[in-house]
Amino acid sequence: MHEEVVARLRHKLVEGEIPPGARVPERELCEALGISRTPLREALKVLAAEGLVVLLPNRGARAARLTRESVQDLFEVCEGLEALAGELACQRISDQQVAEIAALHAAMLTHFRAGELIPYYGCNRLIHEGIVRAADNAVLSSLYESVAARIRRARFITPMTPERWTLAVQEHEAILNALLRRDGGGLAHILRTHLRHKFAEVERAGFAETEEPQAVSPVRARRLSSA
Amino acid sequence: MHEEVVARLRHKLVEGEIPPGARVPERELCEALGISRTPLREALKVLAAEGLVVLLPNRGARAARLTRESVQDLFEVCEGLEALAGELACQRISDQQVAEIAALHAAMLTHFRAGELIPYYGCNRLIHEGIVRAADNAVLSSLYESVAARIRRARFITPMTPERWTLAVQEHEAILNALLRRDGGGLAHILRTHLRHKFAEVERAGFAETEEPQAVSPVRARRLSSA
DNA sequence: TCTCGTTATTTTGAATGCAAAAAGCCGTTA
DNA sequence: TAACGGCTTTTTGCATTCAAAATAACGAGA
Repeated sequence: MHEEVVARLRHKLVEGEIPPGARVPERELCEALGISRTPLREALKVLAAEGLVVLLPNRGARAARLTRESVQDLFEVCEGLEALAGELACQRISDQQVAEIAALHAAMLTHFRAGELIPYYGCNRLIHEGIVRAADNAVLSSLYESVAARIRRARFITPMTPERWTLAVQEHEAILNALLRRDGGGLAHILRTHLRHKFAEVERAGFAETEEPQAVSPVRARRLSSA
Repeated sequence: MHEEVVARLRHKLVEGEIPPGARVPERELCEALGISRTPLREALKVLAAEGLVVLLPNRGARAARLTRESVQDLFEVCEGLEALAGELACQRISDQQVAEIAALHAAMLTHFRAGELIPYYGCNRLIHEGIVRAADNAVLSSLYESVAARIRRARFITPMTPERWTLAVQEHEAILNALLRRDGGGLAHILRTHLRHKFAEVERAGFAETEEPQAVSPVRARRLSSA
């Protein structure tokens, strides 16, 4: 049952049902999920370890905030993980797996031409997940899942400009080509570029972060931009 | 108190006090730590999320095994994380941080010349951690810490051959040089090579994994070697 | 003697209970 | 009027309890 609770809570957090920065009321959730506090608290501890919630001693849990820095951190790590996945995938992917990704790519193109953003994103995500799966590395899969979920919270399904969308599709063409050629280095490179553009887009959109004034969180000096 | 319990259990697992594959007896640990089962079970859930223990439904917890595959997975991901850290560090590291790493490097050389393996490893670890810290990315630091801890469980502090040790030191010279030149790409590359050699060494040593016969764990076909 | 079925014991998973800390409330006072 | 202090209520953290599952123990029959 514990896994079930973690999954449902994670869903609530990733899908924004519990928005970043919001308090996570034990009481309500227990009633909502029909469980007692023990398994809920266990789940909160796990989600805290995953970085989705923060636990304040004697003051309960809050959904982790999405600051500009934390989103940048997530994108940087995601870049590293996807690049690694690309390299490993090119060494290990089967012809059938390549064919599956090629099919997803074709479906994605259809949605692109039809201007269907949500299904486009669905295929997009499946392609990236397919590459990670093809890397055949359980640790990598696990970390990628965690980081990708946290990024998804920023829900930057903002209206993409036609130019940006076209560029993204071109990048995906390059991704598929690199995969077909089993060009690990090339795939890693294009995946990084792809993610960097995505982050730039998110930055432009301002990535949500529009909840109650945070009151706490002291301002800490840090890098302003990556290179 | 919860963090405390997680930390102490993690220590027991990483340091081999609870060897890979061993059952984790709730009862005993509660008495040993002087706590009740609730916080212990919360800690176990967190450690399971970290990949240090595995939870079998209705059958308790076991320290995660270290199979050849899981260790390879960990090294591969560690490579990706350190490479990323190297690139970011070269963009962000301060002169003072470089100086600190240079000092650690010098100290490490002293231990190398004196043939002191344990202090050598101490400096070694601090250097790698210093590079990750210099990358100034909280997500990366967290993931690296987790992966590095899991790798450390293999405790391959086996007697290194003089040739291997010399090579490792040479690689560290290259690491420091790349850092001094702020050569991100070069640093990433040498860090990956360094880790690859380390994994080869671990493989040769056979990395412990000599606990009670595992009984379970069905044989699953998988890659035999990387590349 | 070995195997299978039955029962007792232990262990696990979750709910409840209880003490301490935090947050809210309200009256007093400067 | 605004701020402080004490009280109540709520929330949190952990211990304890209880039911269900798994394991061990035992005995009967082949």
